[in-house]
This record gives sequence, structure tokens and C-alpha cells, in this order.
Amino acid sequence: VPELPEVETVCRGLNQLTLGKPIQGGEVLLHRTLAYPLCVDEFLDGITGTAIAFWNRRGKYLLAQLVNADGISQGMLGVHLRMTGQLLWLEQKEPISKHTRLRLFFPDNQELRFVDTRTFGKVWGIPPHTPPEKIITGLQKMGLEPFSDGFSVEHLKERLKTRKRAIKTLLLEQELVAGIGNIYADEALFKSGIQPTMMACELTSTQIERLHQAILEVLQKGIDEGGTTFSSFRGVTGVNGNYSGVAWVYGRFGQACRVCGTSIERIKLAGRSSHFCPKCQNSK
DNA sequence: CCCTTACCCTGATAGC
DNA sequence: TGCTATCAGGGTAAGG
Repeated sequence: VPELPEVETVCRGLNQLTLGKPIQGGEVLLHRTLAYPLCVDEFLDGITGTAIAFWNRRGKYLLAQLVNADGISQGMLGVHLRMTGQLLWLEQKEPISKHTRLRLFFPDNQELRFVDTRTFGKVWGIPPHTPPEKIITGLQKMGLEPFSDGFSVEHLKERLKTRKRAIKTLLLEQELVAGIGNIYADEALFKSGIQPTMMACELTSTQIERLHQAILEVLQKGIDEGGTTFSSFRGVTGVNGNYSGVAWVYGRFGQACRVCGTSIERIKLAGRSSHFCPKCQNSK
């Protein structure tokens, strides 16, 4: 499941492989992958002949700046991998796997291929002179990037003090902080010794300081390991990770806590499974 | 406004 | 062996 570190890894890979080459055309194999515009020809006409100047990541969204031969902006391309989406840089002759949803053709018989088993992933074509958040509504309420200067302990305290909701639920919503998903949320809460069900407004100052630190640590470790910490995530060249990371709690229901040996518990919060150690995550 | 729940989908796995 | 049921989950929309 791609979260911030995985999407960041994809972004870096795309910036090494896809820039400055004119898009020669494309093919949409699954129509619902296209979030905007809904018309396939309109989408392809908008991007054909442009080149990618650079890729940016915002939360779990990928945004490519498109330019013409004179470097003039031609709009943007947006991608969200959701659950199972992959962006792969391949030779066009590579066999088209069953779950291929969209292809973009580049010179020298290369292509950027969107493969997505569960089909939740989305691609947007953003017209010139249009703010991306106007087309990708998910960007409108996006919280601060965790590695930006604004994401301080004070900022977190301010945002949490009025919220009468479980802290885990808030971490999953992108409005509080951008890019955290279920795995990194559970791991960050374990590292900070906070139960996922704790009301955000009841967290102590010390707990919020620990949480802030833990969020940065788990995400940075994920980025350092190329997004392969907890999953079989693949980079843009299809190279598999090494499962190098060991989860403290995620996916370890019923197993012994790596710190105290207590059985890891699992509960449902906002429709998502939350894993935690009832002993380690019980401090003030 | 605030919060919760259902939904989209396919493949892996558990249970019979 | 083979079938069916269940589960996983990001974001969005609808409902309370």
C-alpha cells in the first residue's frame, strides 16, 4: 500500500527517467482510471506533444508539470496510486499485463505504464492555467507536508486540541498531515506510546511531542529504505524491495509485542484495522 | 459542522 | 478438490 515514503520513492524515480521527452501518445485500457477529463481523446490530446518538466509529490498524489518545446506550461498530469497502483518505466514491447490500465508512449520505444490490480487508482489531466486543486478535489483540504517547516509541534498541538476524535482516525485523514496511511499511522502511534483510540484533544503535551517525532522518524526511515519497509512495493523500474523493515505492530495481531511480549491487539476504527500493544501504548 | 458508514474492486486466504 | 465467504484499504459521498 503506497503511503508517503512509497510515493516519494516513485516521484524520485520518475524524475530520473521521464523528464524532457515528448509524450507521443497514449492508450487508456480501463476508462474509470481516468478521473479527468472523462473523454479519452480530450485527455490524450491535452498531453500529446508535451514533455514532463518535473514531478512533485503532494501527500500521496503525484503531479507532473507539462511543458511544450519552448518550456511553456501546458498543464499538469496527476496520479494517485490508491491501493495497488504502480507506475512503471518500461520498453513498449514488454508484455501488457492483465492489470494494465493506462499507457503513455515516449521516444525510443519507451513508455510509462500504469498498472493497478484493484482499479482504485486515478489519473487526471489538468488543463493549462488551471490550479490542480480545482480538478483534483482531494488536494483542497490537504494538510501540511510532514517535512515542511510549518509542520511543527506547536502546529500539531493547535490542530489537535479541539478534536474529539480518535487520534488514529485523524492521522488517516489527510487534513491533519499529508501522506500518512494505515501502516505508518499504527507504527507512529506505537513509537509514541499512544493508544489509537485516544481522543486527540486529550493528548498531553508530551504525547504530542512524541507523536510529532515518531511521525517524522517512521516516514524518514521509509523514504531512506526506498519505500520497501513494510511491503513488496516496487519502484518505477519494477525492482522489488527487500522487506528490510520490521513492523512493531502493523499486521502483527495476536503476536508478541517486540518490546514487552504482550499480545498485539487489533480493533476497527473508521473502518480500518488498528494494531497496538495494550501495555506499551498506555502512557501519559 | 462534525462524525460515521458504505462503496468502489480483485486476489489471497480461511472455512466448509 | 472446489466452492463460497471474508477481508484488505484511500478517498469520496451520503447519511445521521
